[in-house]
Amino acid sequence: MFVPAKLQNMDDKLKLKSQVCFPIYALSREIVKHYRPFLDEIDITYPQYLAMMVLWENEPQTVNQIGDKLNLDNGTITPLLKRLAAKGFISRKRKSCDERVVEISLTESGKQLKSKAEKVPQKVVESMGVTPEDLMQLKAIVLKILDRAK
Amino acid sequence: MFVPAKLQNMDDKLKLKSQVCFPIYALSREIVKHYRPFLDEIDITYPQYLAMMVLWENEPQTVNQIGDKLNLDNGTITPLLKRLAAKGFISRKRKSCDERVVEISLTESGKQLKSKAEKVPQKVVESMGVTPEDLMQLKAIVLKILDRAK
DNA sequence: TGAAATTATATTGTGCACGATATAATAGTG
DNA sequence: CACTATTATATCGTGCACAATATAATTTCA
Repeated sequence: MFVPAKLQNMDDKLKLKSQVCFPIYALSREIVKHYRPFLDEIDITYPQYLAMMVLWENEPQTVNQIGDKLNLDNGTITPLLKRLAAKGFISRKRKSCDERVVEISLTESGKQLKSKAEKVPQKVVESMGVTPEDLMQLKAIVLKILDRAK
Repeated sequence: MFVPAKLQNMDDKLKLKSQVCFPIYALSREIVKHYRPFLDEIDITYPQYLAMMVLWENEPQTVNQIGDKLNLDNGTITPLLKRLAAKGFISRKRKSCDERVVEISLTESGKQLKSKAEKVPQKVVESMGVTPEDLMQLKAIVLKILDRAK
């Protein structure tokens, strides 16, 4: 049943079925696919939804504060926030006391989006057909590993 | 300790900490980051490594066979395979009996890459600092959920 | 105080990821 | 046997994801 990695022979090590990382990579993409139809309705992508979530929780925040929370670097978060600004959900303003810092705030439209977004998580869980128990177990082990790996 | 989703209040539903999907998305990217230094040494990316793994296991295979195994559509797998061909690891040939089908084979260079790649999984596990037990548990729950979701 | 180091953000280049569409070959069917 | 449907692959457009580099503002400290 349980085969310790050490007992795996060399031939198996490179089989897709033996991999742990591939299922996680596949699941991550599968989750985003399940989010898509619901997020399409409110005109945002999954990474944009994550950024909005960070702001719904606390606002305003700087570009780096948002990037740090999502583990996304500048090359990803800057254009992402620009797209959210172009859609009118957030506004960008340089701090007068430190002109390096760009502060991101929610617009009225961005605040209103929150109530629509609140229904999304439950819809996704239903769409994926997973039980809350499995989800909690998954989350626990993922957080444990993520904590070590970072 | 365990809070059923139904008992979560509306305010918590959109907090990053309450999300299950975000940690998976974050872990998936974190894993790829841990692969990068080792894959850089053999001049391939993580998705390219997955495609090579499919071919090391069985060869030749068509474009769609490879894409199906990785859950990657044509718009992703076609250019990825072209890049692997440009690097000289694979060759592409249309089948004479059905000119629609492109068959992908390993070149000598592609076959030789396998022995170098065999050391990678163990190095990544060490680099991430996870135990085999955690990995097996993670894989089990991820596969269970992936199976339902697909 | 002014040059060097640090910090925050932006830009560039490459490679996914995927929906939508295109193209061309083959199969099915009236 | 033509004509429609299907299939396999490719192309296009948008949006991440990230390393590397650039830029500009602030800090540090000699």
